[in-house]
Amino acid sequence: MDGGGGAMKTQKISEAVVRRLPIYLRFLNELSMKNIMTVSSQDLGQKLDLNPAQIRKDLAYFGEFGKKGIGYDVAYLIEKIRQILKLDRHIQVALVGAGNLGRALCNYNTYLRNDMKIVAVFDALPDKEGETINNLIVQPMQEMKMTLTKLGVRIGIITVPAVEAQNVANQFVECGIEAILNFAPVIIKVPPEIRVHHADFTTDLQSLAYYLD
Amino acid sequence: MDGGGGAMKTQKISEAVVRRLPIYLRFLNELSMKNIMTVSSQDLGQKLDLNPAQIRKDLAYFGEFGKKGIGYDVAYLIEKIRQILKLDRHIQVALVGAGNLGRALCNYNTYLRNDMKIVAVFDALPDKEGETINNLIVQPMQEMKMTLTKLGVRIGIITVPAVEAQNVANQFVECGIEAILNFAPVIIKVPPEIRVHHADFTTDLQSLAYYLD
DNA sequence: TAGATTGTTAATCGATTAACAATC
DNA sequence: TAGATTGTTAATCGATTAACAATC
Repeated sequence: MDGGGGAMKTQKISEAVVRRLPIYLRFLNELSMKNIMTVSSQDLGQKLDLNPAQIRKDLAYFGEFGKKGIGYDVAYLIEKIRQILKLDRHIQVALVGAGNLGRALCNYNTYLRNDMKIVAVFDALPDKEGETINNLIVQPMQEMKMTLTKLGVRIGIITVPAVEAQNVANQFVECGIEAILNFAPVIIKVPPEIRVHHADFTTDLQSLAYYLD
Repeated sequence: MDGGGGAMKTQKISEAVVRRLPIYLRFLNELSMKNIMTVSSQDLGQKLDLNPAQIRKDLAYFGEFGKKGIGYDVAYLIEKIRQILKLDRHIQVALVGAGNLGRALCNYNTYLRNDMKIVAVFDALPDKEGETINNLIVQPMQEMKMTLTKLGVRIGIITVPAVEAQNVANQFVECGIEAILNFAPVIIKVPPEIRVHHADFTTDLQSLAYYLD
């Protein structure tokens, strides 16, 4: 045990671990809504198709959240994972590309309620300008820098066509964005301190085809 | 060298490898459009942020596609990867959930042109029935089995709310679908012979938050 | 030929799983 | 107490990377 209050063990956490945390969180929220108070790594593993030892190890990177012989307190674990993922703060998100996909993602705002919120939408096409998506007014690209600064946006989502994606990424970087979720089917390049996740459904679908008989 | 004509080495290929193949393919298509004839693993690695040795190894699982001292012939490698991923045939895809996201995905049909195609769309809500999405008419769930059989659909996409996802998955399984791409934020359970990929942007986004300072 | 680049083996690195003492 | 379940160490497994002979 270290002396610090909320101090966290210093250690590089692998991306695989970080990607599982939101999955744990989501299921814990389900349990919470069903008024289930406690859960074991066994239970979690069964429901999430994961090895219980892996779940215990993942959580143990961040602290001792469970009770031996009992399991994990659902509410407490939710609180802790939200802290770890920094979802205990409001994180502002901006989206560029007010097409079908962009529109669809904006509608998840309801689902993400507590934590992250898309607070600004941009599009390069003049005829999109002024359109309303889920209470947000589509803004032209020139307003991006000012709006992002004003709203304190830290994460950017790219839902433009592939040829435009790198260009949008560059503009995000210039605006001081810290992380990017790219839906365009192309690998974008950014400085190393900026985190990029690729969420490209076409590669998902194509890799599925491999497993057909 | 084995004696067979198009025979492929028998070996379990890891999922990581299979997931990279579509990324190679996509970039090779870009090169092809630029009339670039040849590419080295070095070049590929640079553009795709991957280790060249890894790329060579990935490809070598399936055959000897390159020429020492030269690199890979772009057109030939495209052909080979398409064969490996089974994208040299037409693969029919169905989608359930004609909301914003479902609508967005249907519009990728143009992009996927050659290989995979969404050929049927379903929704449980009666007022969606008969709507047109990108030349496809939204059908009620009761027609699913008949339509999927008639069209020879092998892959299903789920874009319904989380609470409905498992139910839709069950129906897909009953219809004899072989693989599922699930966009709903929930883990779905299917028999082991059916492949499921989860494409959930909320977990992508939440894991990004971890990397903010 | 000299230079470049593959395919492949060996070395490294990292992630998953098993096992078990500690303890609720 | 007996049973259950954690946190953690050790063992295993698998994936990535380095290195290099073969060869275009």
